[in-house]
Amino acid sequence: MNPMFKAAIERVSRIEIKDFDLEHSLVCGQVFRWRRNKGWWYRAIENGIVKVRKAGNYLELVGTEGVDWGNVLSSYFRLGDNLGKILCEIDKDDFISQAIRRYRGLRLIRQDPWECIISYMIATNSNIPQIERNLENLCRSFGKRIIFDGMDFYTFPTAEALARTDVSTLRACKVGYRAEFIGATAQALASGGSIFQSLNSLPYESARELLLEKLDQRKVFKGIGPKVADCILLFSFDKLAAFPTDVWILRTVLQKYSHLFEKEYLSKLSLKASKRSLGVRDYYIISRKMREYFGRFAGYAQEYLYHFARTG
DNA sequence: AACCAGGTGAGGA
DNA sequence: TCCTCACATGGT
Repeated sequence: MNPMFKAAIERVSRIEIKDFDLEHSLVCGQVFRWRRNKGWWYRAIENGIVKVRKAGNYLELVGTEGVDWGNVLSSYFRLGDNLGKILCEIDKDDFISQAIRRYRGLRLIRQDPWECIISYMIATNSNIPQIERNLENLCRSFGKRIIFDGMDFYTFPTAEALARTDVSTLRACKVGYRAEFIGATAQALASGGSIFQSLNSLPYESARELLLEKLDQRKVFKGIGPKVADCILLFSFDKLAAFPTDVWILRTVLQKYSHLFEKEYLSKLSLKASKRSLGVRDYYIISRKMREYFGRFAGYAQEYLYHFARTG
């Protein structure tokens, strides 16, 4: 290897880590848009691009100028969470215990609220490859292009950018009927006073009510139902008790946790089993029960169960 | 062809 | 108040 041909030397920073599995945290399905290349993981965060990889007890990182990546990523990866204590609290039975052993080190990721809202709105009644495509389309159309390591990246578009776009242009990103929801939400969050402060300070139940609020019998944030609200609150507002219950989690609950529910309720539920998703009422019954079962860190349990369910 | 994928809102019972 | 069903898109 001739050093004359070596590119500019990268400035690599390191964060000491413990009880953190980068791979599991990134591929478990909680966050979209991470890209793997030559041993590094790349993503647009905070209006810049960063790449990370695990090296022993350290997380190595290199990012674009102008962002304090050490602090940003410590928060992003929730490195302050006492994972040992959290896993101990949710380790209630053999099944979750198995998931914890397999994916130990998986941490929840603290996502940007605005991006998280749009991402999980798009995720409804869809699948992960398609969600990734939809988000990539949105970012390429309305985000800022940044070249890093010779590759093209795009930041997530601002609420203002999506708010001034007409629905048909949003539809060109192949988000289907969700385009109206995205546009309306962008306008609500770009113009009106931000509700993020309230969502941060309110406890879980009140924050969820705020997201699902109705005015004149109409939802304020169309496209956010109980499941999307739980994802937003768990991934962006530190409501670690939230237990998003999607079709995968529902299957796990019915197969492994049916003993937590009355037989009568389960038989009524199985009558409706032809449906692919829960009605609002059943959503609350089941997600609340699982939250009570796993406790204040139920959201962590959910993420381990979700990954476990999807990877067999 | 029918069904599924990190569900939701509108409208009727 | 609760339940049913259409809904864009793309893969199997």
